[in-house]
Amino acid sequence: MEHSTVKIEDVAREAGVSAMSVSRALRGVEGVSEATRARIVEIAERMGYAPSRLAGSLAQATSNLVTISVPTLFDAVFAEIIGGMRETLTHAGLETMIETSDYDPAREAAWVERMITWSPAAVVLSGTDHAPGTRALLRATGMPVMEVWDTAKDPIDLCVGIDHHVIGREMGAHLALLGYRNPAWIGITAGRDPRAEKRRAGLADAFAQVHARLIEIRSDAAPSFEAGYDGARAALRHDPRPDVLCFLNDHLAFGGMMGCEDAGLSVPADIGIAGFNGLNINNVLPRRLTTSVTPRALMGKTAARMLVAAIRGVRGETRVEMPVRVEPGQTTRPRLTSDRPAS
Amino acid sequence: MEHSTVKIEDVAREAGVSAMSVSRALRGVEGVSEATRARIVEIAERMGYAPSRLAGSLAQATSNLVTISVPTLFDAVFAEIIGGMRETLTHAGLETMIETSDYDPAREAAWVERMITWSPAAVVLSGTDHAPGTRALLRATGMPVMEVWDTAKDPIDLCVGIDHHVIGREMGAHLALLGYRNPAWIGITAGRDPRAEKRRAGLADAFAQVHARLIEIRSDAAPSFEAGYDGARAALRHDPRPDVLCFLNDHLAFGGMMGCEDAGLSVPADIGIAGFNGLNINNVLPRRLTTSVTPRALMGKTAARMLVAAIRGVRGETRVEMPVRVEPGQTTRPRLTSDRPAS
DNA sequence: TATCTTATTGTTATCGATAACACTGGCAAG
DNA sequence: CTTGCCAGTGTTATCGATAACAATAAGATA
Repeated sequence: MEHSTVKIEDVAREAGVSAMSVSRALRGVEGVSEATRARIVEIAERMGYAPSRLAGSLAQATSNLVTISVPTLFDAVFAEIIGGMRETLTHAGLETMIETSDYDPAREAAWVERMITWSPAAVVLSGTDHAPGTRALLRATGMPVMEVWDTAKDPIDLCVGIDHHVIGREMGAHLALLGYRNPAWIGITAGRDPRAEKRRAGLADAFAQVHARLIEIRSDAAPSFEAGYDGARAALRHDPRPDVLCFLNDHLAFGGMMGCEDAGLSVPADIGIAGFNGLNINNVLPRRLTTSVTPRALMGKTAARMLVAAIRGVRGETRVEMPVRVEPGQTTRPRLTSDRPAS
Repeated sequence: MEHSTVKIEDVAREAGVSAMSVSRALRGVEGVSEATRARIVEIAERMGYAPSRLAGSLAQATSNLVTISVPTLFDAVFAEIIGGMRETLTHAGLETMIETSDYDPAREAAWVERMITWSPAAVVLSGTDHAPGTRALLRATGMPVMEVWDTAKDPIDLCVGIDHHVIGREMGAHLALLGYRNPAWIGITAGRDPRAEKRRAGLADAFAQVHARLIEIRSDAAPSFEAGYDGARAALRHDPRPDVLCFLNDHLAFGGMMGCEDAGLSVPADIGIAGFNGLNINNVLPRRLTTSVTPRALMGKTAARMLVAAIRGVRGETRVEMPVRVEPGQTTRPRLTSDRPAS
């Protein structure tokens, strides 16, 4: 009770000590005898004292706040990364503040400027592509910075992610090996999602090895089931008709599969479908999507652990690249030569 | 550049005025001539000055922070509510801090206590069921409090939501009218999601009107596609076999539909399926789910508008109840008497 | 001309904590 | 018996802003 009004001096007066002793006792810092500490803690608790973060952070010139920027919360991937981070961070007594940039580097940059005024303990960004200036600004502050979900040879500071280009290439190689030769990529407007573009480039590289060209279909819509559906319908109008559709992620892939079936095609007999991420919708589908499984929660957890260490001044590894595996499902299958339309 | 080090006195010195004038000028507060203000603003911008939120909030005893608690970010519903709020809040210069309580009132309560130490401008909670004490604590602080997603006759302060009991009843009435008489509810462990329990109670009420009893299947798992799948399989083992399955939400419903089909039943011929929320997966399904469409984004936007007004001291309406409509799909259909198993 | 406004600007105190330093008294070493 | 050290505690200054009040100058009023 009386939470909002009890301040450190009230506790000090009640305990018959100075404010400083209370501060030391509650933070578990050296400089108070165990007897006094116990008494102070008991009194503070009884009075319902909660230290003002504002005052504390101002005095210490740093807070217990970790600010996190993700493109969107509508994509389960980012929710899972955040979920993975949050447990570890909360456990370490850190609070999190989440921003959504809607895939806009300018918004991310503006947010970084605002957010710095809270003196956070650390900053987390999604991906490794940022507006010019963001990088320099963060480096200048000297606080721990974590980039998740993508990798960079030269991260701002710390980095935990996966190599999207390699993932795309591996999926492409897998599909090429199955015999697909008319692949299509279905994503969203170029430039909005740099990671997706890297995967697409990897796919294109792999198909180029077998002299196949990846056609590209992009929607202006948000990445969603509908975008996949519409994208698939658009792809089917292409001549020659693609023999495999590679989607931005599993949700688009599912939408796309529905689109193909609505168009009278059967999967995988008439056309192959490949997704990305291994989202949990896949666990209930009668035909599992061929996809790449990414360790989102683990990525978050690893990132959080590294951050906590960095905040405490321990510098270890700065760059972690996580493994991803192609998981063949029932939406693709070996292509017989006779299946292949003449090129 | 030099962001982190420029403080208000530096700007004041550069402009040849006092710190107070700079403060006034930048906040757009009365008390500086237009000429000086323009000059100060220009200089502050040039120097890259960003006021410390910590110091500012401490001095003003309130911040530009709106703290939001939701059960989870894995459910698109909450992501959409947050999305709807955020635009309006950001536009009003308010920052948001999001917490996930994992449907645990104790965690929510602990968070409220911590969060208050940041002197937020307002607090947003999900639902109207809270731990004892949370309500009193928030009322005592006097800050604007918004409860979203559910309604209460006597909210803590402000409230924007839907009446889950009524929604359940309307869906139940709709299904009863179609002739269903052996309904099953498939959700998660009782008590975890109070809103879902209200809908279930509403369903049960409506079916009771036609002397039908609602059986209940609950999973310990998180609300997900898989929980729906497993729940459906469990429901099908029930004797007499249910003729319609009512799910916690559309994602469970989709999983459940897959479960039914895996079990050799066809929807809606052999069994009906009803979901909740009108999630966007529904837009790509060959058979649209029968569901209740809820205005999540609008709810968020409305809540945010009311909050901004309250923060600025304008008190208007305090309680808004939003309309919800039952949207018949292709997963239910009129039941002929002959379809009905003898009771 | 003397006085009163009013607009503009500056000064000082304060928000609630913590850092840095100063002070005690008791005990061990010489 | 004195000195020195150290653990335990208090005092003062500071973090970076803003509220409250004080001061100034220019124009309005009588």
